[in-house]
Parts: sequence; structure tokens; C-alpha cells
Amino acid sequence: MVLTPGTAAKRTTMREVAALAGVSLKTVSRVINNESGVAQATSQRVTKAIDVLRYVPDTTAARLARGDHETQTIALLIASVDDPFSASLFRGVEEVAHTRQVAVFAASTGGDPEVETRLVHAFASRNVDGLIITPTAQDHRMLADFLAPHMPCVYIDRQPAGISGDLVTSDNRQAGRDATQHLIDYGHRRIGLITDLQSISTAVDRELGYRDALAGAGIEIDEQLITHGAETEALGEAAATFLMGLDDPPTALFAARNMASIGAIRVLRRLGKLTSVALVGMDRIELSDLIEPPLTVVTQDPVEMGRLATTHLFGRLDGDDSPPERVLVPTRLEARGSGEIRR
Amino acid sequence: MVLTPGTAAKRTTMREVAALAGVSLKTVSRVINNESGVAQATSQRVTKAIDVLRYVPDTTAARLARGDHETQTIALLIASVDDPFSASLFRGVEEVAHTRQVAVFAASTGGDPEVETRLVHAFASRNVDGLIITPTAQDHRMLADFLAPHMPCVYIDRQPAGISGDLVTSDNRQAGRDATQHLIDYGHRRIGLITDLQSISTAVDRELGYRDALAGAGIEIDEQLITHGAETEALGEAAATFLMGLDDPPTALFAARNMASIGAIRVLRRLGKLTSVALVGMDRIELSDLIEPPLTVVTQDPVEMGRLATTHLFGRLDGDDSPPERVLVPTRLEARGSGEIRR
DNA sequence: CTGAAAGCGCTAACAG
DNA sequence: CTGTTAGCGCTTTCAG
Repeated sequence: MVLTPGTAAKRTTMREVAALAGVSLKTVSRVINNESGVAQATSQRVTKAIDVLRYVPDTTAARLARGDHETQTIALLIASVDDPFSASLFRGVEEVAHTRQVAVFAASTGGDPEVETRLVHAFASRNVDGLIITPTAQDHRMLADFLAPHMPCVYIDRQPAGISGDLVTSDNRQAGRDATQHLIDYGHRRIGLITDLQSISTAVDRELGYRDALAGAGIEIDEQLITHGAETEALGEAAATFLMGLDDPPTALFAARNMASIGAIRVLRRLGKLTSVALVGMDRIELSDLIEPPLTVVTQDPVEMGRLATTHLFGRLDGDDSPPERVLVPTRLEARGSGEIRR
Repeated sequence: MVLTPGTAAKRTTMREVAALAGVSLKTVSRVINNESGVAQATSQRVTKAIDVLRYVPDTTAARLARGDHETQTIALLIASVDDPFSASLFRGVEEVAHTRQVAVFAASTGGDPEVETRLVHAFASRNVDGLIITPTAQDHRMLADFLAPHMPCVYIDRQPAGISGDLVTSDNRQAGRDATQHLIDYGHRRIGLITDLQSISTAVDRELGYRDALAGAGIEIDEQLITHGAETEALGEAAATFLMGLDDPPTALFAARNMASIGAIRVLRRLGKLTSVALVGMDRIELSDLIEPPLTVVTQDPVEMGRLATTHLFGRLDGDDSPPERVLVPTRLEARGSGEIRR
């Protein structure tokens, strides 16, 4: 069967269905919406006409007519739809959204505040019921102010700058503490930290956890061992290279971001130090259990984060007007080898 | 700054803006749409009112009024938003969609025909301008028939069963040929094939390529060496275990799917045969260059596939009504170690 | 330069 | 059980 591809066609309207079925508009409306009180025969004539004309109701017009302000649509703004962590957030969001028949627009901000703003406006004018956003480094006061009266927004993964809205995030400080403590437990005192931009709340929190653990163990902090800005694999490599090139290099590394972890592995492998320098990475990374030694990581649960954020958003849509809430999702250290190398 | 979360609120309407600015509806409409012929002063009063009321135009109503049938929205149905290959398709789609200010709904079918059908209907009634679908194994005649008059659809990755619509796919047969020929070149004659369900066109094509190469080399095909259904990592493992357990086991494996590749690696590693049995995998897999030996793969270019499909879809939306087209995207064999183990 | 009237595709409220 | 009227938020005529 070969179909003509069919360009943007004019849609069949309810009026045409009514005409073909020989009934009024309202009757068609009734059968579409399963309203009671339509005779079997009439209903069947209408259904037939719908089939013949391949009629698809215009929910958009229905919503308008109903004076209903819900579009059953939400938008998700993430770093990139292509990034495994973000994609898992999406998965969780989708799971919960589907239970409500809510469709989700997803888009990548690429961490660019301008893109983020443009996307928020684009989705707002499309009447999404709410938003879930991984905020960029920008000050979010303007954006939140813009959204506040119109539509609920739940932030996910990162704390937005300058405001306090609903937030679902990992317990990043604890993650940093756990990773660092684990390395301390294996005898390390010079632990290099490879983390993201300081404008990103997760990076800040993980660093705080790192500092907590060192302070708790009475280890003086060497600021030289703390690097920032490992946004990409390449920058992670650069940071690891820098650290390992120090006069008194660290005996262990905590790579506090998935990309940074991969960069660190590459550098250690290149230097032949994969089995002598301890490494704790972050996030689940495909195949990281098959390298030698398998990578010890602190994992987050992005799917659950997505679920929680969406549930929260729906709560707001259902009228929950309690103060903004902060949901902390626990992380887990998974010891698999690379983090258990003694000094 | 603490904001009241703000539940689903009633939006400001154009009428209210007009009232506040002391002008008519139409004047507000004019400034919103940048129509010429509005006095500076008037325009400014309106802009002010818009700001004060935080008015966001309802594009949905605008479209309805305009009799415009484009919503600047498309839908993407993929296996899972969480799967790396699918996510990259999405990335490509997004890239092109954004150049047109088109928003994209994305959703996972999970390979379930019922879910797929439900999603198609859900998006159709939301008036998406078009669809991009990775078809499930189902017969697509019904679905295509349903869509044909209303909205263009481009299939991506897999050939839909029973119909011939626009399709963007990798040259899977060539991929299968390349992988197999590569192993033959390294002296192998017993090559195990781990591939997906036979209802999936990509799996069938890769198998055809496998058969082509063997036939071309005059090697008789041992049907025992051909396994199907490796949809998941676990099933990939099962297949590899089965193959390696044969009386006369293969000396090389072609794992024709990303998940299958990972499963095969695990099995070979477990058997201590990672360096003695040659392995060619499929698709880019994070860290697969860091295992020992690094994984040789045939890679696809999903981002480019996403771009092409979207460009194609927009072509249809712009009135291109030429016959359905099949776009083949080349694949590339990347030799990195595991595939260059001689018999 | 600005406004009033009509109507997009649909549903609500009320009739019959 | 079914139809009529009005109107959602906006844009298009077409007049001022």
C-alpha cells in the first residue's frame, strides 16, 4: 500500500460530521464526549460518519470552548535531551505524566540562559499547564516572576539562583561527603576534586560535602586540589591532567560529575595509573563496571527525580498552595573497585 | 524572594489588556503581532499594560481564529526517551525543529503497538502538524490510513510494516555486510550473529548483510549461529551464552544492536574470552573504547537521522507531495581492537 | 491610525 | 433524546 504522503491537510470539522450523519453539532459533540442520552441508532450513524471522514476532534478548540484552562500538556526543560542523566529525568516525568494523559514537550537549554528564557516563553504561549526545569546558571528571578501568576513550575536537579521555588534534587552535599569519606577510609589524605562550574548548585553542594568530610577527618584542605568547570569530558580530562601533574599529586580523585568521571578515567588510563590512583565517579555510566578496575560511583536516581517532580507539579495544578518545598533524593555509593584502592 | 507556587491560574486575556490600555481589542492584537500602523503612544500604552498584567497571548486561540492549521508543533515517537540511540534521534529532530520555532512532543512507545496507537491519537487530537515515528513491530496500515488525510508522518530508523511511507534509516544491510566482512577478513569462518526480533526491519536488514558477506566469501551458513530476539542486555547475554556454549562455538561474534553488544561483552569477559573471540558491536557506546580490548563497532549517525527526518517532514508540510522517499544514512565501521582478533 | 462585527471549532446552558 | 443559542480568546474583514 502506497500512500500519498499528504501535506498539511485541512482537517475534517465537526460540522461536516454532523452534516453527513444528519444530526446537529451538539449531538456529534455528545457522542465524541461519551455523554449519555444519545440513541443507539443516532450514535452509530455519527460514529460511522466519524470513521468515514476520519474525523479527529480538535481538543484545542474544545478546551477553548469549555473555558478550561488545562491543556493536559507540560514542558520539560533539561540540559540536553541527549544527555543520559537528563534523558532519565525525562523518563521519570513521562511515566507520571502518562498516568494523567498529559503530553510533554521536552527541549534542551544547553545551559544557555537565553535559550532557556526563549523556551519558557514559547511554551507559556502554547498554554502548557506547568513546567519542569533544570535551571541554567542565570538569575531566575525574572523568569519566576514571569511564571508565577500563570503557571506552576518545579525545578529539578539544580537550585535556581535568586529564588526559592519547588525543587527536586539529589542530596548532593551528602553525595560529596560519602564519596570523599570513602576515599579517606581507604587511607587517602590528598584527594583531588573535579567538579562543575561554581554557578551550578549541585557542584557547590558536592564541594561542600567534600569539604565536610575532609574537615571531619581533620585533614587540611589544599585549595590546589579543587578544580572547577568540568562541564564536558574534555574539560574533565584537562582538570585530571592538571591535578596529576602537580608536584605533590593527589592519591585519589573524586570526579563529581558524569562527564568529569569519564575524562578522569581517560587520563588515569593514559598515565597508567588506573590501578594505583583511587577514583570515585558520579552517576551511572554505561560499561563503567567493565573497565579495570570497575568504577566506583555515587549514583543518583534521575528517573525517581523526574517522577517526584511531576507528582509535585500535578499537586500544584490540583490546588496545593503550600509553601515551596525542597525534596531531597538520596544518592548511593556503589563500591566496585576503583574507589577501594588504598593509598 | 519566595514566590507563592501559584496553582493553575486564570490567564490574563487580551480584553483585559485592551481595557487597561484604553484601546480596542484589535489594537492590542496589532501590537502583539507587530502590525504596522499603530501610533507610538498607543503602542506604548499597550505594551505597558501587557507588562503590568503579565499578559501572555494564547497562540492556540490565535491559530483557531486565523483558520491556520499549523500549530508549530510536531510529535516524536521513539522506543524510549531514555535510550541513547533514541535520545540522539531526538537531539537531531530538536535541532531542526528549533530553526522553525516548532516545539516537539516526545514520547516512548516502549515498542508496544497499543501504546503507539494511543500516542498517535493523543497527538493527532492535539493538532500536531506532523509526526516522526520509530514504528513498532505492528502492522502500520491502520495507523498510516488514519494519518494519511490529516498529517504527514516520517518514519525513522525502522521500516513500518505493510506500508511505504517516508523513511529515514541507516543502511543496515551494508552495516551487516561491513561487520561480517571485517571478521571474515580476519580469518573467521564461524561467526555468531546476535540480532533483534525478526519483526524489526533493522534486524532483518543486518542479518541480510551478514548473509551477503558470508555468501560472498563462499562460507556456508550455519543457521545455528544466527540468534534472534536480543532486545535487551539480558537477552543479548543469553544469546551470547548460547552461542559460546555450542559444541563448535563461533570464533567471532557480530552483536547487531547496542544492547546486544553490551550483553556479549559481559559474557565474553565472564568466560575470559574477551581477547580470544573477535567481537564487532553496533552503535556508539559510552566507554566502549576503554575496555580491553576496545570495542570495534559499526556506528550509525542518529543525530543526522533525526535532522534528515525533520527536514523531510517540513518539506511535506511545505507542500512537497512527491512519492514517499527512502533516505539511507551510511554507517561506519570503527576498528578499535575487539574486531581485529585473528582466528 | 483605530474600532466593530463576524467567526475559527467546539461546548455550555437551556430549550424543545 | 435532540437542537439552538451564545461565546471561549483571538484574528480577520471592513468601516470609520
